[in-house]
Amino acid sequence: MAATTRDRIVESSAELFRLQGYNATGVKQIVTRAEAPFGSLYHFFPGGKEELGAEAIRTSGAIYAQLIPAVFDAAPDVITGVREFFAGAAAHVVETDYADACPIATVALEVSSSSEPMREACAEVFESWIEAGADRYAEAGISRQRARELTIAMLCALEGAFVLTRALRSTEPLQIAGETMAAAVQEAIG
Amino acid sequence: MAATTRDRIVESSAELFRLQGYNATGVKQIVTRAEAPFGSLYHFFPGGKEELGAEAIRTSGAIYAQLIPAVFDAAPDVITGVREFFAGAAAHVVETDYADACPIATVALEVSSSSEPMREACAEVFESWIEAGADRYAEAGISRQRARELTIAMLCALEGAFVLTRALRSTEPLQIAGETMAAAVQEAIG
DNA sequence: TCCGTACTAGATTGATCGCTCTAGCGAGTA
DNA sequence: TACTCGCTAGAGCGATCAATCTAGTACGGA
Repeated sequence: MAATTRDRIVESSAELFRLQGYNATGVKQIVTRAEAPFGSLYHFFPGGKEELGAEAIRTSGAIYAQLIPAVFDAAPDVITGVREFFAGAAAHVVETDYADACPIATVALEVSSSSEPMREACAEVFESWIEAGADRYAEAGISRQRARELTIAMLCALEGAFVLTRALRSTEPLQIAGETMAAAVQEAIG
Repeated sequence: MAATTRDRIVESSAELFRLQGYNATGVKQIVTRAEAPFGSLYHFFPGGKEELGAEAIRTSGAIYAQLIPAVFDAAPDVITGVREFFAGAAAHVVETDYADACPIATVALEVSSSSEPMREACAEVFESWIEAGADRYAEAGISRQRARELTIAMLCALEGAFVLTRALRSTEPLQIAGETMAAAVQEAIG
């Protein structure tokens, strides 16, 4: 444990950004949730909300990146891995009443044209996920080039399915996107 | 023409929501851009920003829904239609310096858990797009059930590709998503 | 013991938020 | 001419925003 004040501020930011986005989250709300003094936020992050936001994105990204090997290594083969990845995402979204999906998607759309530091943080996270995913496909005997393409296609399908799933309050898009990507991987292997 | 004050307010809202999202857009900014008197906003939309937001979403959705038959009917076959849809989206995103992609995706993620009326408006728009897309696939001889699934998969791929394309400032995700979906449609037809 | 640094603590700032309110304009009707 | 009604016009409301500022506390090294 030994969660420092700084850690709690970052963690609390990451949670709030994930659930309600960047613009809807106030700095007061962040420190209250973190049970941290207000002054500490600007002590640790002189760049203010934007600097904190960029760090929260990178932290979230690193944590979620661990899910990729965790799910795929536990699965008997990559196709099962893909199915379980989407199924797990669907289960989690339902558990949280369609509130908690991708930790950075909302923020990514919000800041892509308004904050270059935060946009770059999002880009780095997506790139790291793509790398991690491509590693799994490459292990399954797919060429590096094709593995990267498949991962990007899967990430697109996943992120888009999150948008639709939350708006429609139905896991149907996640299920269909998962099956579609499983078929695409099957095609690439066979 | 004969664009009424009310029309200009809705149109200006739709543009601003598309470019910078819901929370980042102020009502003052909306009426200024619309060259409309501030009081008119609350005359036409007593429910305030939320009621206006819901209408702007529906209006945007109806306009963009027209793109689906427009692109597919102009293409020689559905697979070419899919390719041109993604290629056209990529061209438009680049033209607007990665600012203008889906008119409602940012808002959808922002409001899904905070405004039920706006979430419902987003859900209706997505449903209308799915219907319109499924019609095209059904015309190409695909079963109604499969046509709907293909459209949802395509919409997921498109929305997710928008998220990645804007964050990475690269059209690679849109290109890959387009090719992946073209292959999926090929599979469904062949 | 003393000093300097790291951090805590929150009051306060000016700007901006969504929204309400009153006042008045202009066209149509009586 | 009087009156209504749809709409214009914007001043101003309380609340909240991100951020700054001053004080104070805790603690390690000299």
